[in-house]
Amino acid sequence: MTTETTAATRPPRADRFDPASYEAKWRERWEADELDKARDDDPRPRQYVLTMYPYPSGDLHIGHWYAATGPDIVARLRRMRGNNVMFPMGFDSFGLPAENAAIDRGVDPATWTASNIERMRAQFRTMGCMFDWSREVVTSDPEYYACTQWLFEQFFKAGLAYRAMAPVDWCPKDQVVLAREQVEGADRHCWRCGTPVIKRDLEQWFFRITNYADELLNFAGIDWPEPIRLMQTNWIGRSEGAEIDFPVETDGIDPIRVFTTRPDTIFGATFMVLAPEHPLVVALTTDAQREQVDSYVVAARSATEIERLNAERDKTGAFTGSYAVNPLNNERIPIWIADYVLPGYGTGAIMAVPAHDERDFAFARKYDLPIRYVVLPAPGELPSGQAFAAHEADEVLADSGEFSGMPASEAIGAITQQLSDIGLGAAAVSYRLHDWVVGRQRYWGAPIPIVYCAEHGAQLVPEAQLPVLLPPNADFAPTGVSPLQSDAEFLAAECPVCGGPARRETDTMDTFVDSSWYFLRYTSPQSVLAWDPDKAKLWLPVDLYTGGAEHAVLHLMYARFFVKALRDMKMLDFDEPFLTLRNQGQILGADHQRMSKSRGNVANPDELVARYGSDAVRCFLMFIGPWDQGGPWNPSGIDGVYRFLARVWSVAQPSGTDAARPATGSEIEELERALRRATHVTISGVSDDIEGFRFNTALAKLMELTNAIIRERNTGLAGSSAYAEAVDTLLLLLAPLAPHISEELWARRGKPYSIHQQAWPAYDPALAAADTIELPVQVNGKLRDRLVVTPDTPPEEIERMALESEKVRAHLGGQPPKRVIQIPGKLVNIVT
RNA sequence: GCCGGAGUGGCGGAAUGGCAGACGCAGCCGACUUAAAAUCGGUAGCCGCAAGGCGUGGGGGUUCGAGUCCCUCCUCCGGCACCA
Repeated sequence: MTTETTAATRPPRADRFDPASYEAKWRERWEADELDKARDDDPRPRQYVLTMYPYPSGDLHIGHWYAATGPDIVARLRRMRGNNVMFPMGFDSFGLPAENAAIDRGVDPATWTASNIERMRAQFRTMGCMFDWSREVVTSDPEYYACTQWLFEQFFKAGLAYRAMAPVDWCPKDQVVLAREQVEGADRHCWRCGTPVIKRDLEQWFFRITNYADELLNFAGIDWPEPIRLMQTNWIGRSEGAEIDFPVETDGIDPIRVFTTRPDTIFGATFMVLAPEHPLVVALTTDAQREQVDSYVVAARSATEIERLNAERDKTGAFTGSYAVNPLNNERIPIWIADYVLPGYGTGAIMAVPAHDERDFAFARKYDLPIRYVVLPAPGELPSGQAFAAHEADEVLADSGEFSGMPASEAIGAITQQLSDIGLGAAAVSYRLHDWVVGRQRYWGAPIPIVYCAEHGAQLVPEAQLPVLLPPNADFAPTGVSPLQSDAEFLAAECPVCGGPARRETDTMDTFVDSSWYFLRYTSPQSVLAWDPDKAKLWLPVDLYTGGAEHAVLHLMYARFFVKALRDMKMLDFDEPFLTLRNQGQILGADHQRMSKSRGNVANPDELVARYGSDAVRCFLMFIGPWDQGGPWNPSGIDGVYRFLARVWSVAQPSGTDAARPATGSEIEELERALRRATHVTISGVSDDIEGFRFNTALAKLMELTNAIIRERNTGLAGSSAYAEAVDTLLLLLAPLAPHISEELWARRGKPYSIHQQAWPAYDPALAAADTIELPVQVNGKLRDRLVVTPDTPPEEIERMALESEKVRAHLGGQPPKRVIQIPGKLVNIVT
């Protein structure tokens, strides 16, 4: 407590509150002092706090501030609590917008990206976040994408990267393949031109994420929001059931294998349906049916996604002319094709049980196929006229041979066993998750490091030749193919096996590959390796990760897959990349729409910062509501936060600026105790609120403390040690939220630089304890009076006081109470 | 259709089953000012002069007591969507 003496040695200053006069000054000082640099050799416990890096679109908007400020506050708190905190930032700089700028405006993607990054870096610095820029990662730098390519090669060697024919989203107008996330809206249209997309079969590179489907369902040991876990779980879509073989009558054809979750309904299978793309369709089609089947297959292929996937649409199909045999009752059932059966799920073929599946029911109705109920809600109770989906355990089988009368839940196992015994079935699991298509027919991405030799096929580019560099001066004229395809110099390569001529792969990698490992790179951004294993051991996994929930099934799942795959390659020794995940809400435009340049509703933080200062913008964003909620942007309330900071400014000026009213000893003592109590209550509340991401209530508590300090100052307490302690504590508690003003005032109070390196205030429960409490007294649950008592007042005494209360007696009407309920320290309720 | 999340003053929001509306914004009254701005003090859910009554999307329930728990319905936001 050196405040008084320090204040005495300096002339009192009552400067006007003017954030512009000190904010930039402190940021420059922190940067010069490398205050925010996370050192590998720092002996304190390490904390890796990370927020998702942005795409360098050109300008930071208010949403970036919102997203970054939350984790910055937590990172700063954890640093003050004695941790060696790393909070890095970088840029996810590959991707389509750079290429579009090249097509639309003739700017080189590298140049466009570099200038955007430069501008955004400068904007980022005005936030006053404790980013360690010495660790910055830019994914389009050759040093970075060399590592991305090297990782691709490791995945290839481990059998996790492969090439196969696959249906992809194709825009028929732009003549280009689209990434899944570039197909927008319920009507499945191209994000650039709005044309409905179609599916096309193309050779594609895949990552075998499905190998990890089961492990990705396990969230044990990580603290992630429930909605994200659910979304990933649903996306992976694990279904248990059975695969069953249905022999066909046609000679020389293998049985048709189907997947079903309801093997217990097999006696109700009255037909089979194959996807139009199913490989057996041609062989099963009889001459009589060929014309009809062929034209249906053609129609299904050319149908747009929207037509094909619209579940509301009438079911359509065609009869192949062939029959299969139900393996349990030897019944002859017709084989149809229909596009409601998807080639990419299960086996691409189903046994149709119209009585117990809505889609099969609709199809059977349309083509007049038999419907047989084999599961009944109760014995003898026959539903009709609709599909009846049985799930309840007490539902029983009917019309199912030896299984009739068996509960459905039991029949699933029994029938699967029977099929297994005759060699025509087995329990099976199916997933909705597909392998990850990583190839993009685009220029601005990491080239896939593969060459094709006529003799030796697809070969990895030797590691010594990495990176495969993007050629400069590419021709971006919109020809409909990647600029790399028309670059003869880029295409020409040498087969690493025979040295003969080879053609280079022109697909580049999905940018989600870049972001699946960037958090590893931050640990050793200058390493010649993708990451330095020793540094990775120091920092990983990430302790706290924050970002938008829109990445739930993309980046957040891919990153988990990468870590698990790299672990199995012995390159990492942990199972999950991000131990704790928190999602911020989205800041919408004032019109409640997503902010976008085309809507013209983008809020520009730069103007607000110029007017109110960075601290006010940070605090206002954190004050508007729960951080995970977001909401429409409305800057009108920023004045209140600005006024709060101005009040902090005024109370924290060196003492002597207020005309202190002389107070008597006992009066002073009472006031000091009250101020100390308020201070310690605030320490506890703010600490918990920040760790819980409740920045809005943390600020409310700091406002309350500030208001209490002002009241005490007005009663003449300024200059007391309790007052100084309250102000110093206020500044320390405010430091994570408003780093500039707290540093400035800390310095003005003669405290040692930097406030951000001070210890977080210690909470003393004894000082926070109240002398007296106010107990509400209710009669029949309605508030009638209040009692002021000491916390140790015995219950009998409280009851006596409550019953004596005038206001209470007025509501009792002379009747004795039936019951008196006391919740110690909370309330008294008198029941009549 | 399925899976999540959310409905509280004029507005943003607060509230381990225990005083609904903390903390702010906007408003109103007052002080300072020639005046305004800024600042400071006060006021403030709705109805009512008051006593009092009514109030957390609608309806029902559990409880001494419900914004909070249960059932049901409505609205909005997000995700998935013919996944057998």
